[in-house]
Amino acid sequence: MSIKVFNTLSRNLEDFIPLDPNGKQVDIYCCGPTVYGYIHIGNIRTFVFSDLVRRYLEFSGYEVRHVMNITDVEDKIIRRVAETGKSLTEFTQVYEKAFLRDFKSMNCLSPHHMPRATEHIQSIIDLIGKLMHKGIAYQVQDGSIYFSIEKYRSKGGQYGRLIHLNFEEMRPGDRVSQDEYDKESAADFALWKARVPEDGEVYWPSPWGEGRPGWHIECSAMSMKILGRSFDLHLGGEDLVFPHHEDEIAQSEGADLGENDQPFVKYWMHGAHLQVEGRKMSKSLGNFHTLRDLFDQGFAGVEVRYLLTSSHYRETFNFTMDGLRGARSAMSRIKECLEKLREVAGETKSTPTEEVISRFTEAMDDDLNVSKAWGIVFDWIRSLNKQIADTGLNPTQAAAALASWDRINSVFGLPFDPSDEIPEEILKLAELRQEARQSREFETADKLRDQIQSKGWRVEDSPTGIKIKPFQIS
RNA sequence: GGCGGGGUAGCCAAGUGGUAAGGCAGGGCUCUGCAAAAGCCCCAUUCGUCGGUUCGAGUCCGACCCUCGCCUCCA
Repeated sequence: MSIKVFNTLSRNLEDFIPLDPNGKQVDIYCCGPTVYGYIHIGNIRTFVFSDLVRRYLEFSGYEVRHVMNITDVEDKIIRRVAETGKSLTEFTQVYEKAFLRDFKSMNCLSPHHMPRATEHIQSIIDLIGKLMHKGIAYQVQDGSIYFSIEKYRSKGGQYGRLIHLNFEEMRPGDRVSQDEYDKESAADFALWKARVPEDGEVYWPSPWGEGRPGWHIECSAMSMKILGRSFDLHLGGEDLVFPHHEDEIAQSEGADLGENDQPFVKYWMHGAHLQVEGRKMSKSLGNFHTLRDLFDQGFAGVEVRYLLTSSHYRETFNFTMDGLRGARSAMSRIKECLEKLREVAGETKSTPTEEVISRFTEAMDDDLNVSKAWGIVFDWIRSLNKQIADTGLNPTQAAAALASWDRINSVFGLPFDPSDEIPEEILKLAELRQEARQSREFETADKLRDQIQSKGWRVEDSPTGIKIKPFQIS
């Protein structure tokens, strides 16, 4: 009956039970983008995954409070800012806007809060202050502040719950960057990075001198500020398990270590990465796709979103252009069925059919088993098609089917575009063609059909009359 | 080296002890003046390999092979 999710903390399926004693409100935090460039199809997968989780929680009757951060200060950003000569805000605004546009085009629901790191510097400083006070953060010679994993553990903090790594046996030094040379231990991470000349104008004052936040601290500070010290669900891509999320736990629980033994987050869910054409996506392999690229190739948001929601979030997904073309066929199948249902239903309204909804729910309750859920939906579509063709479907049944789809699609969130307005000119040509057909002047009719097609529209004859659709190339 | 995913039809993919969902592609049919579109039907004696447990194994156990990822840039 209840939702089961795979919790990265326990590496097990767990019943999802919100912290809210009334069992009603659910607070979720999704790691948002670092705005230094256009996001790619892999990023999109993670955001669509988070959106699916939120939508399914809402479908299940929870009141969701959804926070997604915008990380707008960080090493790569600072480097790019220096290269471009723009101000930090000028630079990040471009990519933040582009991100929001992509996010919307995937029909992702807007989070209730989208805090920017640069607007929460004070919260970040306060949190670092608490960690300093606890004695689990320390300042090094250049002024930077680091989190001490050793001190955290010696005071009872548990480090490594997410990643399950043996830190005693880790080789120090391999990838420690130069600005971190005087850390006490290789695994320690920066909370506050002291200002260096390369940072340009990107710095803030703090009790420890001018500088900027480390990479992980903003998520701890902002999530706790908005959602409180403990919340239900934290989401992100699998690469964030370590170090980002591990460090978030340490910072957040470290700040009131010994005073509060509540876990920072109850459930952690991580989306797997995707590959493109069977290989890791990379610019050098030429298989690096941004959403813009796919739209430029004529694909629609609904097709990309379907493809990304057609396989389980914990499995590596192989994104292929073939798959995307297949998604187009699958989507048009659903679209056709819905159109026929609308014709039959007319103005009649009804409520969802219990049977298909409960089967769908059962599949999704099982850690979002979308493959199974889609199997149920397509079985259902086929049986509807059959009913429409064979026995006929009365308007009430058709309306019930449409209501069921709306309910299901409140979870899948497929943005079926409203049908394009058919231009007057095309309608006129189609009418002339009909007249020609009726007087059996097929040559004239075919010429008119070609003419219509050359203008980007396709006319289809069906038993119930003609249909005019936009003509898709590819 | 440590940790963790995977290997099911041409491709994608569900299925954790009872005899292989679903999607795409392909084939056939229906409808049609012809098309197109759509719909329906068909499409894995078999689940990486070899052993074992069991009345029964894709599912459990053991060994092996292959593949992908993480181990302080990353969605």
